Amino acid sequence: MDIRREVERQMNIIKRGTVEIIPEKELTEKLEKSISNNRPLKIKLGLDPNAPDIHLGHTVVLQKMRQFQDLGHEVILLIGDFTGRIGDPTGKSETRKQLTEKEVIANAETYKEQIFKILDPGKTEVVFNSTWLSPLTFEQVIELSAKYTVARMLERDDFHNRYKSGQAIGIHEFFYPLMQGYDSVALHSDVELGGTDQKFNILMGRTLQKEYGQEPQIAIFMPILEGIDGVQKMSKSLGNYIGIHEEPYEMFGKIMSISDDLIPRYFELATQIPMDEIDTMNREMVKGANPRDYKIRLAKEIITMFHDAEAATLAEQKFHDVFAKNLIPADIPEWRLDDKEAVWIAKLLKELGLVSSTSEGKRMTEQGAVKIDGNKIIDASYEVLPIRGMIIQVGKRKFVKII
RNA sequence: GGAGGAAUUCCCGAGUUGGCCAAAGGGGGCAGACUGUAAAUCUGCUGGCUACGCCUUCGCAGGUUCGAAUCCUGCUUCCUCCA
Repeated sequence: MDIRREVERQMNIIKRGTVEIIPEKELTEKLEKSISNNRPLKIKLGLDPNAPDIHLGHTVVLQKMRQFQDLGHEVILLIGDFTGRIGDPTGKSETRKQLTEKEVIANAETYKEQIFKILDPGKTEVVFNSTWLSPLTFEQVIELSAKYTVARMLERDDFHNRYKSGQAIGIHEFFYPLMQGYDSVALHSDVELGGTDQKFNILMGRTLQKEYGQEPQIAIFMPILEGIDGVQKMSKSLGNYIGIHEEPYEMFGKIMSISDDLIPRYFELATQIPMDEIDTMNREMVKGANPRDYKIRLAKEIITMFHDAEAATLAEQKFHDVFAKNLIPADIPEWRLDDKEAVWIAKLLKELGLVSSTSEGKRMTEQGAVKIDGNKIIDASYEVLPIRGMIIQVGKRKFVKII
């Protein structure tokens, strides 16, 4: 095998979507050695045991792991259970709650189930850092902490800012980077992956590995994926996320609602579609092709990954019916009404769960959002006589059928 | 242990000579128009109540007053500074 060519091939795949590889040259060398000795590289990815609900943003780094797997390397998922048990304040107002061992294990199981939609379970090793962190003696901890200085610790952005502005920094907070770095020592990792927010911690791994006489790991940083609002990072608390076990139709809608500018980025970071294909699509869009069609492909691609191809097709079908043809979907919620008296429209909407209050129902009506059997109702004081089979609609996507 | 500061509607954030405050502005969300899509853009709405009025809301509990988010008392939480 032509080693140089193979290194180049692997580098091309690895570099896709990355923000930074530190240092790139060392990675090339490691790959060379790996290929010629037929020894796979150990790729480390640390996971926070607190958030077992994975969304598309988390998968960016997982996709990269998958690529490493496909290139024949060894992937290690490190679950930071030790850290989780202590609780990581990280300068946030709410101190993270401490997890019990049981919770950690349960979370880990949930994690695996979700992660293996992307990673190959047969080629993935899962480890817990309490395995080596718990048994450390105080002496060893002192020894570890002596390998770094306060001044350098304060280089980390959030420490730096908090220190300058006179905000509190707990001593134990200094240990989080040290622990994460020590994980790399314990694993003898060759590469560590992470989001750009992990820069300091991952570089710490390099430093400590050198201190402990190991060859330092390569740091690979992936970008933080924007949420469907296109501006802020995808996160559950911001509500701009696409959860990986959401219903196909939900997913389809959310993906269709991302802004056009985001399409190439989502393709690059959240799917395994080859780069040259993505480039072709970009060129076509620039030339005037309708971005919608590419967005549809994106949506189907992602749904197929987490559900299956059939679910993707059905989701597309439904979306098309509702938004392009303005049809009413077949599987709309049904509501049994017992009394057959005329009801104030706003009140009916509330009872059907289409709005959260009569005030909102009134507003919706006034804004022309309400349709009964396709006829727009504008009079906010309208009285409806519910009839079996009647379809009531608020906005474009909320329907109820009376039965 | 001591000294200050802050708590407002989903979020951020105005409002403290007491009434004109359901409470500015922004964000988010929702709706409408348009469209090539639930993109972009523009417009409107955004506490509740069969409602030109009434009810509940400005950390919690009381008080002063015809009337309080705004004044007083106590409490809780958070932050900063000094020790």
